[in-house]
Parts: sequence; structure tokens; C-alpha cells
Amino acid sequence: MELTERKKKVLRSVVDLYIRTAEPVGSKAITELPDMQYSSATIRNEMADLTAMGYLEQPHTSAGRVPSAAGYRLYVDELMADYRLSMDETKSINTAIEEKMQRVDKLVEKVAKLVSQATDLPAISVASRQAGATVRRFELILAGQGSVILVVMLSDDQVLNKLIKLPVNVTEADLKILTAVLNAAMTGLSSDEFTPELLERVMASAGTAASLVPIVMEFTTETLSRQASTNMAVAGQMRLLGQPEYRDVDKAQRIMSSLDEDALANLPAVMQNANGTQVLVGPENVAQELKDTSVVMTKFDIGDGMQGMIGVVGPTRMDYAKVTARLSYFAESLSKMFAKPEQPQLPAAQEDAKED
Amino acid sequence: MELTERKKKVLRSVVDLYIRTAEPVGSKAITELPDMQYSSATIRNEMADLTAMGYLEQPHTSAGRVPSAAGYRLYVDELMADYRLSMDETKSINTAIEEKMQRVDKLVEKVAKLVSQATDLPAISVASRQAGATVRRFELILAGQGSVILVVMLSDDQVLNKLIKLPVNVTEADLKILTAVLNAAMTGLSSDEFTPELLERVMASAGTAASLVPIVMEFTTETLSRQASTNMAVAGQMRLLGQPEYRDVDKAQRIMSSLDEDALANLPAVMQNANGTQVLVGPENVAQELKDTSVVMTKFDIGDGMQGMIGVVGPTRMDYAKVTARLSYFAESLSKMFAKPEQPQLPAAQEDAKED
DNA sequence: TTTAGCACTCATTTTCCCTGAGTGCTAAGC
DNA sequence: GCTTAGCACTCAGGGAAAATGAGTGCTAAA
Repeated sequence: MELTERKKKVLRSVVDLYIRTAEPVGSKAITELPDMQYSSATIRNEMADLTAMGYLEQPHTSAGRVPSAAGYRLYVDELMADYRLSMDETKSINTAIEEKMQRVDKLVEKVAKLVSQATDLPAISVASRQAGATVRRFELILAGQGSVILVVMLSDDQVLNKLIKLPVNVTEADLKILTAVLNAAMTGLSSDEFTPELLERVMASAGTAASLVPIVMEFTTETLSRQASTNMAVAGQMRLLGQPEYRDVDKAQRIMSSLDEDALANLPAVMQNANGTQVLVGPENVAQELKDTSVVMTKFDIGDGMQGMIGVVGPTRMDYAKVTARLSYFAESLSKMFAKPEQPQLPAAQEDAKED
Repeated sequence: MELTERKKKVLRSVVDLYIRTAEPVGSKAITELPDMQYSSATIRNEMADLTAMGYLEQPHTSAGRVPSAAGYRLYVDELMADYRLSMDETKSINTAIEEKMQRVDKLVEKVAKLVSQATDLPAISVASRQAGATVRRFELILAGQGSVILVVMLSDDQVLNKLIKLPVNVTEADLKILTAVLNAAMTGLSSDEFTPELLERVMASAGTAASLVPIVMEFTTETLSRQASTNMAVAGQMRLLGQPEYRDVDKAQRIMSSLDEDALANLPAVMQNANGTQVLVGPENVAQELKDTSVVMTKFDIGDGMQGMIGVVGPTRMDYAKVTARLSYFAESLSKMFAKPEQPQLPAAQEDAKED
């Protein structure tokens, strides 16, 4: 059965009110809304219908109504008003984003923090790199006192390095040869092509500095496989405590612990094929622990073959309109920021290299 | 007035019991302890004395006693029994630590996580580097298509890099010259010696590739000043929720928010001159928000001119013996680990370099 | 079709009383 | 002079009972 306009209006009102107050909504409260010209009795009838249709629920006989999962779903899909970000909001999001982001892992952390802050809910942020980077170029630099710096340039323009200290002395000439050998034999390969046979073959032709080869190789494979990995950060778990439904410490703790890693790790999987902003209402969540909890997620693009995702976890009663609006805006801004090459320096990366 | 042996024994028992149960301790409970040959009346008298002396407090007339801040202080300083770590505990700490640690920021995070886990309390971990690193060596590598890789080797054996993309083409020869100029003029300097005058001077003698100089310089100064910075991580805030005194969500939230950054940032300052493990009981804390909370901290050594600190925050009623024991052991193990150069590879560092 | 009115339900709040742990003091015992 | 048994007293916490009031469904009139 299709819902009448009036029923929709009532349902929307109930959800809106419940989102605001976190208390079951009674017929009287609805009548007091501006733009509601019916009496409480009429509303009661409508609410009775909506309850029968499964969009509302009644915690107990003498209480008001609360949206069911189906109710939220309908609300999210059709009913909710577009939330217009205020100037203030967009501005604060923008300035937050524009602070230079350093490395990917830092970025992920920072984004999680920002999103959590913007929504006042716990947030997740994930950046994952499809596997497939290869080495484009090796370079070895003599650094004095038996130290060699290995520089590896990847196909996606990343540059990595490692300081290697050797017991034996090598000469500039040795390194030249070795560099040539490495570049000839080991570029363009994916991480699983670095086999022991390859190692032997390269060592055979490596000359004096052959002892470096295993180190180079280990570093390279480790690096390449790390490239395929995923960076993930969770921020602001404690914000859940601000929500009345989690004033029960036990409940909060249960959610929080599942917020840590496990259940979250497969959230991105859900995003896989979906596009745009996605909302998972309560029981639609796969993870058992999050049954009372809704999740809102969006993808965004970081260049360099990386995919980003930001998401927010909160009570089913969260303010979907506001949250989705902010999240989408965030995602857009981030994508834009990464797509804009003329933005003066996207900051440099840097790292320690150590080898005792 | 000096405390009699018996008073000390009673005080210790009260604190021990209170730590275990989180409930006010009555005279009867004390008599039931093994090794307590006095009647409850005697204990009552002693407890009355201890209360008068300010070591114990009485929440209300008909309740047992609770240690006061002074009581905890005395307990921590003189009374508490040494906590012997069990084999299991040391083993689990050791295996945790021995997993290879990557970069400093990651290390700080991981250590915080481990400490929090080991103590079941929120933990902080800080690593700060005294300023003072200088550049030992610059190296420029031509990377094809108008790209140049800048490699900077610091005095503390860190190696950093940055990929620079240029609108103009430079030749291998240009870079050779520039490298020589850079190494002649800009090594051995601390970050505040990189003045605009220096920049001009270097650019004047840099030849064709002069346009690279500002980029090199900015990267270097930024890098050097970052070296002097502090890495800090907080982990396991939620564990506070496990403690009965924080079952009140509001209280928990208040503490947690101060656990975030602000109040913590000056904790390390307190450690500055102190050595070994330090305990701050409740009101001894500078930060107002932590008045009901105790802090236990220890320093440890990371080499490379870096100082580490780990600390734990918990209710005043925390198990000081256990916590200090674990914390000290942690600190020792960490220091040992960093002091051991023969440990085969302390893992390589790596990083993205980016410049669109 | 809408609405006023009414009887009914039931979670929540308030009130009250009871219980029991714990105390301080006193007087007897070692 | 310590120690301890005994006793009267205090008071937080818990549970039962009562009061409150928000909200409902249904009926009958507009």
C-alpha cells in the first residue's frame, strides 16, 4: 500500500522529532508542530496505521512512537529534507581540510578526526591502495663510512629509501654496477615476482656488492606489499557517550570495543560497489554488535590509485540529513583537493630510514 | 607524629582492600585479613586515629574508610609491596615489544596501545626529540621526465626524500653542480640558520638548476624543525569505563576529554627532571580535570637523541604496585631494545614523496 | 472524515520504611 | 595500659507502594 501524503508527513515529523529529542514521540507533540492542522486524535489514527504498517514502533502501550528500522529507511530514502550546510559549516570544514596533510597514514588519522568533529560522532577513515605498484627505478648512494642509501622509486611516483650500513666497504664503482643490475633485473615486477630464483640470479651477476642484494630485495618486497595495504583510523569513539542511548556504560563499552577494529574492517567492503553516500540503518548492519547502530559512509578519491572512505557510526536515531550532508561535503572537498594539481605544494613526504 | 608499625599495617591493608574492591573498607573486613590478630574494635581505634591524621577519610558516618590523597601518597612512597611480575606478564610484554616497530610516530602509537593493554588503563606515550639535527649530506637523483629526487641525510642517520617535478628539464651535469653547491653551503646547519640571505647566496652559485634551491631549502627547514617536534599518542581511553568510579558517564566524559590533548601535553614537562617512575596522586595533579585521577609515568630511552615517556591515567584507587611494576618493566624493555644495536634489522623506514 | 472526550495503561517518580554495615564509646578483661 | 566485647546510634541503599502524567484506543458527535 502506498503511503498517503499525510502519512508521510506524520512519519517524517515523528522521525525528525525523535532525532531531536531521543524520546518516544506522542500525538500531541506532533500537533504542536507548525504546519500541522490536525487534532491529536487524527494524528493518533495515522500513527496507529503507520505502526500497523511497520514504520513505527511502540516501546510500550502508554508511550509514544519510535521509528522502526523500516521507518528510518523510508525516511532516509525519501522523506528527509535536504540539509543545507551553513556558510559556517562549509567554511570550518574547508579550513580544516586545507591544512596540509602529510603522509597517507597521517592523513587518514586527521580525516577521521575532522569527520568525527564535524559530526560529533565516532568516525572511521580508510585509505586503501589497490595492489599493483612496481619498482620503476633503483638508486644506490654511497653515504660514507660503509653506509649506502637505497632509494626506490615506484611506478606511482612514490619514493622510498633505506639506509644500509655494511660491515664491508664498497666503492662507488661497485654500486654503479649493482644499480645497473638491479634496474635491469628487478624493475617492473610486482611483489610476488620476487622469487628466491630471482634473488640468486641477481646475486650471481651483482659483483662485489652482492651482499647488498638480499637487503634490497627484502626491503622492496616488503614495501611493495605494504603498498597494497590499507590505512585505517578511528577517531572520537568517546563521542558516543554524548548520545543519550549510550548513557548505559555497558552498552557504550560494547559498541566501542567493536568500533575498534574487527567489525569496522569489513565496512569498507560494503562500500565496494556502492557509489555516493550510503546509509546502513541498524539491523541492516552485518556486524552483530552494530545492530542498534547506524552507519553512514562515503567514498572519495585520493589520487595515486588510492581509494578513500569516510564513515560515521551513531545511534539509529542520528540526524541522517545533517550527517550525510556533512559527510558528502567532506568527501567532495577531499576529492577536489587531491584532484587539484595546481594547488601549490601538496606537501612532501619524508621518512626515517634506520638500520643499526 | 610517626606512625606506629601497626598503624602502617592497617593503612596498607585499607588501601590494598580498597584498591581491590572499590568499596569503603570497614574494620571488620580488616580483621578478616590473614595476619591480623586484633579485634575489630582495635582496628576501629586505629582507623579513627588514621582518619584524624588525615590518611583516611569517611564518606559518611556509617561507612567504612577510604584512603585520602595523603594516604595514597604514603602508600605509594613507603607502604606498598613490590609487585613481582609473573612470567606470563613479562613474556607478554616482551613479545609485544619485540614486534618490529616502524617509524617513531607509529612506535609511539603502538607503545601507547601496548601499555594501555598491559595495565587495562588509558595510556599516553610521548617521544620527543631534542632539536639539533643537521643535514649531513644532500643528494639529487635525476628521475626522468623532468623529475628529480632529493635525498637528504641527517646527522642522526635519518634519510628523507622528496620527489620534485620540474617544468624545465635539467641535466645530470646541472644536478652534479647543484649537489656540490648544496653540500658545500648548507650542511651542518641547524634549522634557524637557513636564512633568506643564505638562500640568495646559494641560488647565485647554483647555475642552471637554481630553481630547485628554494624547494630544497623549504623541504629541509621544514624537515629539520619537524625533527625537534614531539610525537604523542593516547590509547585506550575507553578502558576508563571499566573502572567503577567512571560508571557515571558524565564523569567519564569529562576525564576523557581532558585525556585528549591539552592537559596531557604538559604531563611530560612534569617528568622533565624526575627520574624513574613517578606517581601523581589525585590532587597533586596540576590539571584541574584530573583532580580525581592518578597518573603514573616513566621515562625511557629511544636512541638517536630521542626521549620517550610512557604514562597511565586511572582512578586514584588504581593498583599502584601493579601499574608501576608493569610500567617500569615496559620502560626498561624499551630502553634495552633501543640500546641493542646488534639486534638484526631495526626495520627500514619508508615514505611516499609527492609533488603534483 | 475529523475531532472532542473519556477511560485505561503503564513507565517513571516520589515517598516511605526497613535493613544492615559500620561507627564511637564505655566498661570489663588481660 | 592496651585490648576487646557489647551496645546504642547513624545513615546509605534497596524495595514496596503510591502518586503522577504522558500517551493510547475507542466512541460518538460534528
